Amino acid sequence: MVSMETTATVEPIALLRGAGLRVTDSRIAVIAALADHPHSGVDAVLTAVSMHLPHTSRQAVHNVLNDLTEAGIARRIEPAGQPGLFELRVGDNHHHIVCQRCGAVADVDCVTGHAPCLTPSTTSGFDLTEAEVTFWGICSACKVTQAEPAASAL
Amino acid sequence: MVSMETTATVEPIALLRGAGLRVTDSRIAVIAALADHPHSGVDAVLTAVSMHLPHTSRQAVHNVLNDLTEAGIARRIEPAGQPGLFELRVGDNHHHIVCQRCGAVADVDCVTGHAPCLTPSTTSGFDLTEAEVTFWGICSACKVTQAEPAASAL
DNA sequence: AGGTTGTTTTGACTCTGTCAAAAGAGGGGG
DNA sequence: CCCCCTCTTTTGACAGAGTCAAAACAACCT
Repeated sequence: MVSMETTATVEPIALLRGAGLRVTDSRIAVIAALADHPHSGVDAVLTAVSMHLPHTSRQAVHNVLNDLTEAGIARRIEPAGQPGLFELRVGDNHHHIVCQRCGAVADVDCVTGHAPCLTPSTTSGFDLTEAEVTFWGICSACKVTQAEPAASAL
Repeated sequence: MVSMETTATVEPIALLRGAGLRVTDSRIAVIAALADHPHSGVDAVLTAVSMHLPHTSRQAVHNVLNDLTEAGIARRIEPAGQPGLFELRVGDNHHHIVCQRCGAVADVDCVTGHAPCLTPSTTSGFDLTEAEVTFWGICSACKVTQAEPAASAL
């Protein structure tokens, strides 16, 4: 096991133990990566994790992210046309605003304050579980650089 | 060109001409398929189209759907974890409710009546273009058949 | 420390969609 | 009415994202 210093705000070990998941280097590193860079995809997480653990496989990152998501530690979002992104902010019903040019994602607090924060006019016989809101727009970086996508998107 | 009878509600030829697109059998058949079965994916459209035009390729369906979407005749939605779905209802700001078990999709009229029908609390510097709402729940078929997915989903 | 069980690695595979070149068809001009 | 230019469609290879599965390995309970 490797000691990690990036545990300022979140406490990976406690999160994992609390979820009944074994504490492994990979999982700690993935949680740290998500804490540093929310809305990261598998590639971004793998890159971050590889700095501490060079032999980490892409599949391991997939495994960990799926495990964390199932355990309720992470949440997966998937804006149309993009690969899945992950974040640790979970349990509060917040939403996202996505840049249509560069794919950058920012958090948006719940529109009306409670979950599910919206009620459809007609549910067509569905039992409603959740309302997911995605705002689309152009991020401030792309507004300036009308020529090339913002670097922050990658 | 093959004569189509399924043009009761929508008029494919007029739609295509109006958009400056050439009128082809494939395009007429795809529009007819979407008129009959909104929220269809490429596979479903291909199956429907193949009944009239057995030699239609999957790529042709992709082409047509992309062309229709760019022309504003069709709209593409992509619920998380599902392939893209297409519908002809376009221009009204309506939303969708998706079954978490079988993937069935139903339309939901705009939550408050105007587009964009929601305003985020903070836009994080983004220029807002659109608000997309996806409701998640369990469809009536899946409520009954708690064991196997509803056939309507396929 | 030892063994059981859960993780990680490795690599093949599926699914969805795009790219590109050649063959074919729409439709405006003659 | 026919021709020809251009747009569509076919065909087949390819790319991106993710899953499946078996063997090697590590966490952690006792």
